Amino acid sequence: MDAVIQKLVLHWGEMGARWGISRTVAQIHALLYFSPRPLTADEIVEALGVARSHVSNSLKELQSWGVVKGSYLLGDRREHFESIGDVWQMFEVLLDERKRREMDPTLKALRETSIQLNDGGSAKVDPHTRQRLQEMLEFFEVMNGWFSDVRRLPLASRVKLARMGAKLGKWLS
Amino acid sequence: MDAVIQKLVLHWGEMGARWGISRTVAQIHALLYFSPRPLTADEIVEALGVARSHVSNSLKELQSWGVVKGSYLLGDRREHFESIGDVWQMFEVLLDERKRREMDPTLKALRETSIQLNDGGSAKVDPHTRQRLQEMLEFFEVMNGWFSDVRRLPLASRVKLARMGAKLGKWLS
DNA sequence: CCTGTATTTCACTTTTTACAGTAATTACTG
DNA sequence: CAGTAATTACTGTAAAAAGTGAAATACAGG
Repeated sequence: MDAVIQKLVLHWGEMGARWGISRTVAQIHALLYFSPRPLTADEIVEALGVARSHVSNSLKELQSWGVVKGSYLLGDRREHFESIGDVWQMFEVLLDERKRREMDPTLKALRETSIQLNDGGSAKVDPHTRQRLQEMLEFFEVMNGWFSDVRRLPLASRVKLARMGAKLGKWLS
Repeated sequence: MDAVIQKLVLHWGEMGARWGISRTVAQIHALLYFSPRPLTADEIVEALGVARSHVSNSLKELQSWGVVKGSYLLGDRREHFESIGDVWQMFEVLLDERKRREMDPTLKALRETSIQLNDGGSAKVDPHTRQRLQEMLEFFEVMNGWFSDVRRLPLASRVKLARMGAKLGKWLS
């Protein structure tokens, strides 16, 4: 592997950690993404210098997200792995995962709290507190709705939307 | 503090961890956000049961992000702290921070790699690899541009944009 | 059915990170 | 300048995550 690409793979690993993905999982993904051909698990072991078992588990995780596919070549018992090529699709997988982990639980908690506060007891809770809870809940509902709406569009539309960027703002006013 | 709100504050702390914010920092913020009046550091200590110094450091961090403000009351030497009330504004602070940490470094790395690959040596790098690098870079550039564009709009426009959600998709087609 | 290779599972170790608490320092008031 | 509040810096500890290697499993070819 070229030194320049290797550095990028390493960087990807570090960033992965910030995206809530384990370092090696991210490295493996980067390696496969930049690789000109599918790799076997052992080639990954050699390239990254991590334990065989870890590669196995990481590949399984990547496959479960749908960003890595395995395939078999005729006359070779070993499985070969490759990353999907569409960055937009990859991005969506990541985003879905993050929404599920970082937003959905809070939305659920806010909804429940709001219900408990409104019908159940807790009559002594300050109106100001109630108000803020309501605002927070509404914010999460709007965000959640936006997510669902945009997510339901075909991928190509989302790409178009992203590419518009600046124009969108002007059109708005 | 009401038990229902307390539970929410605790939840906020757990979620904060997933948002890249330390648990107690997030808890303190939630506490201040839901509190009907500004609190002193000691009141926070009592409410959350953490060390005085920890509260002090956490408050400083929240203030540096601009989501918590301190104020003095006449005849009281102690500082009182309160959260800003606008959830949208809070959200933007969080988003800016995350972009800075999770996106900017990678964009930088991709740009540098691309330059190194194009003019410098590394002539032996596979065309397929070059192609994928280019696609990845372009993706990040588009995203970055979108961010800057939307970020430059007045806050109210962004709120409007978010509330549109579904309509946006229809208008697009 | 046996054998060698590929793969996964699982228990354990290492590393990292977050956090609370103490003590020393600074700031400020009367 | 005495006394209180607040911050900073440092230390030990606990929890979580990442990673490893041995054992178990699967499986094709003879």
